[in-house]
Amino acid sequence: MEQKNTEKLLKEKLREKGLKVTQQRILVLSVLEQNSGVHMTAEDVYGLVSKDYPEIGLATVYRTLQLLWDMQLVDRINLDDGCVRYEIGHLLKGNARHSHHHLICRSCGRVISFDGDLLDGLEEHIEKTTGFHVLDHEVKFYGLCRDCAKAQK
Amino acid sequence: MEQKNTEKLLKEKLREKGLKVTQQRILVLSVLEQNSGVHMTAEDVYGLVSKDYPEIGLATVYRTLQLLWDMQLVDRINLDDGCVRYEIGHLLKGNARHSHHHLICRSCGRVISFDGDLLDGLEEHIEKTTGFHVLDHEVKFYGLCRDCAKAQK
DNA sequence: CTCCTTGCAAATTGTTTGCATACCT
DNA sequence: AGGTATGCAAACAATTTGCAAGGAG
Repeated sequence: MEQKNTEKLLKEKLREKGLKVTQQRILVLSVLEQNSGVHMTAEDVYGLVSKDYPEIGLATVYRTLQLLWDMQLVDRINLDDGCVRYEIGHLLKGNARHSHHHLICRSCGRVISFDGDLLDGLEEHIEKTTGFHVLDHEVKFYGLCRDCAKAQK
Repeated sequence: MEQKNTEKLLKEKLREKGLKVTQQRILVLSVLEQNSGVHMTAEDVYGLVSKDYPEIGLATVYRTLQLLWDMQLVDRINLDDGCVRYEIGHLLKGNARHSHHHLICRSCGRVISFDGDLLDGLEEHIEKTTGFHVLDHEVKFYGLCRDCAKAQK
């Protein structure tokens, strides 16, 4: 019986901290894994986990997402639409750190994902200059998407 | 009687859109200008504007900040502490675009500002690749500040 | 005079918290 | 057994909205 390595990692990190391995925690992470690349709100996750585990409470989902983020198992982004979103990022892309950015159109609100990490150099520079040890970053570009830019002319 | 150029700019932009120049709008922008470099919440701005103009309502401050941001007169940042913050950025630094980033310590929550814009190249790249016209960006680095990194060893 | 804007208060909504119970280890 | 985790419901807090009155063009 093979065990997904994200799940294994979760269990390790939980034990490390003296926390407990529960069905709810496993399911929340698993839902994020099955929707990699999707920016999910707590409510989204709640909806999906509920299918397999109807007794789960929304508060547990919030607490679990926070926990997963603290343990660096998931990424967190805020697209300024009033709710925080989570996604599994770096875990699935081999050893490389997660690295996609978001382009948010100020006119139509569309959110476009943009791959490619060009910030590594900058992070090194920050560490040397300030002593701040960078673990992750969140980058958003605001502007006009191709269509809206065209329409504005 | 000289008029601050941010105020002049505000008036221009408002007229352009057929909107009205009101005391409240002028004061909100002026408070941000007097606190350049500070990341202010709506409540902060409300508190300061109230000194000169006690009748102002908090809702107006929210509406005005949103408006100023729409008109690109101020920058907006979300430091994940539950409220949106505004600041005057690029307007005051000559022609250069606003460009400071935020380092957020995951352990103690401290927020450190970091100057220097190394994203220009990246923005150009995005425009060429995707057709998305970048107007502004928001960059946050998560990690451990010097003190917390030390303490963790 | 017209329509934009404001102030107030009520409504919304994402998220957090208290607490008794249930569950890992 | 013992402390952690959960579900539920109530509490919170930032922000938004409806509406009548006020003010700019």
